[in-house]
Amino acid sequence: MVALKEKQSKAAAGNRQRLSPGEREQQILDGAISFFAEVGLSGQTRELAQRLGVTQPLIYRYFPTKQDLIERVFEEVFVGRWRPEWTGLITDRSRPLRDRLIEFYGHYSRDVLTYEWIRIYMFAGLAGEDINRRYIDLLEDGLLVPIVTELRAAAEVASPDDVPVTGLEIEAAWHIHAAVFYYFVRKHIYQTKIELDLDAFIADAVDRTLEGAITVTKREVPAG
Amino acid sequence: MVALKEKQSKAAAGNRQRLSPGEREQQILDGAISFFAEVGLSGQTRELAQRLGVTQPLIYRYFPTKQDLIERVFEEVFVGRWRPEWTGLITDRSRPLRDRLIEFYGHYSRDVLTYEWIRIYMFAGLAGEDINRRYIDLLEDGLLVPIVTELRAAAEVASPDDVPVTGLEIEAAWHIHAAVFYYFVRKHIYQTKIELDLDAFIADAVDRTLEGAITVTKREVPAG
DNA sequence: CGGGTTATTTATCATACGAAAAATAAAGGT
DNA sequence: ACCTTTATTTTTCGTATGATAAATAACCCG
Repeated sequence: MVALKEKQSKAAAGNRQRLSPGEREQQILDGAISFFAEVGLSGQTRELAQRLGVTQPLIYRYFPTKQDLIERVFEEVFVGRWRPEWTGLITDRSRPLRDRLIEFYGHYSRDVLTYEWIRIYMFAGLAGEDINRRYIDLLEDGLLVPIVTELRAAAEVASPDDVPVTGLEIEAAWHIHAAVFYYFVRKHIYQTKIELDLDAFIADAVDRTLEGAITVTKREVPAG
Repeated sequence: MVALKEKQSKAAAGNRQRLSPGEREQQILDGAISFFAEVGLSGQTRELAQRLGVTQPLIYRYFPTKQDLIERVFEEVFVGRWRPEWTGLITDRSRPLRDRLIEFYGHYSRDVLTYEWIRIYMFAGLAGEDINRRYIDLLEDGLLVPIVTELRAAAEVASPDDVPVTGLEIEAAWHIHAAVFYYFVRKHIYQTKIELDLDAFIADAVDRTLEGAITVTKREVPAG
């Protein structure tokens, strides 16, 4: 109570900091990302303002409504983190598929599956936003289908050009993805202690996946 | 607006229905489960009351605070759905491990991983409740360690009595679990259309997992 | 049928929240 | 130094929300 009053009066006591609109907007956006990641999209603008050390109406100077702010958060977090070159990494047949997958999931884990990303992603899904479905479409084209294609090549069966990709094969690609994803769900959403080394986990997950996926691909897809 | 007024006046217009305390409590609890599953734990008691066709203060007659209601929801949904006999199903070596896993995940998918369960589970995790960690503890003892034990038997290596279970092995067990879990996350949280048959998916997931898991177990655990 | 018990509703409170309007002060040009 | 611009704060509004107190009516027992 006292601390709260201190903070308010601190902001009130004339030490207002005048930033350029660009800077202030970015500052609010960054603050909103970590704030909404922590407390959810229903977090209050007053508390966000307090964390930023500014007053609540200032947020409305830069974002007309709270929903506008949320949509800018989605934009900032979900588009722009995916690197198109990752698709090329997956399909680069000059290297063993195992190495490619391990390298990809190393990048993906560090650049995408952060505390902010995975929590906002879940909050958005539960809130019924369509961000998730759109992201999944992106993932299917840029990652899952390429992985299925590489699995077919590794299994030495017909390519997707000749025999269309099946639902079960897409699920096979989801399978390794799910293992990595769930690792971060446990870490950042359930907040369980995971003492396991990330790189060891990824290598192991890829090893387990690849074995089974190639076997099943062989069984289910006719030879090329 | 009109429909809302109708509903309110319907409850208001003297047609009050007097239930026994037990019935009413259960009705509120059931309504709260599907309500909170849909809109989250921050859903408002007024809207819940409206869905139940009662007034909002009535809820407070049966549950002193909203948090009490939420905790009863957790109790109802998370404890009691786990069947202790499932552990026995996993460890029943009179049948192939593949069959046991497929049967278990059939039950688990239908009895536990429902719309209500998985959404409330995620909402709870994001809200920082400790339900998830407690549930995971239960799952490790009743499911993951037994699966690791059976994988060891299938791989014909040392049993956990001689060589302790490693973190990577627990992750291997998480791996199939993650595949099934993530299937329902996509279905009930992202709400993507999944045209894939559940049983086919489970059988396939088990097949892919088992292959890799046994191979990796053989590689990492000394022979018995 | 009458009277007490209590399940349910009506009315209300205190606070919280998104949002807008008005007031203030920091910066930049001249 | 003064004046204009505008970033920021102060004040305020309307509504929503968890929760409580008082009023009402359905059921039960004699």
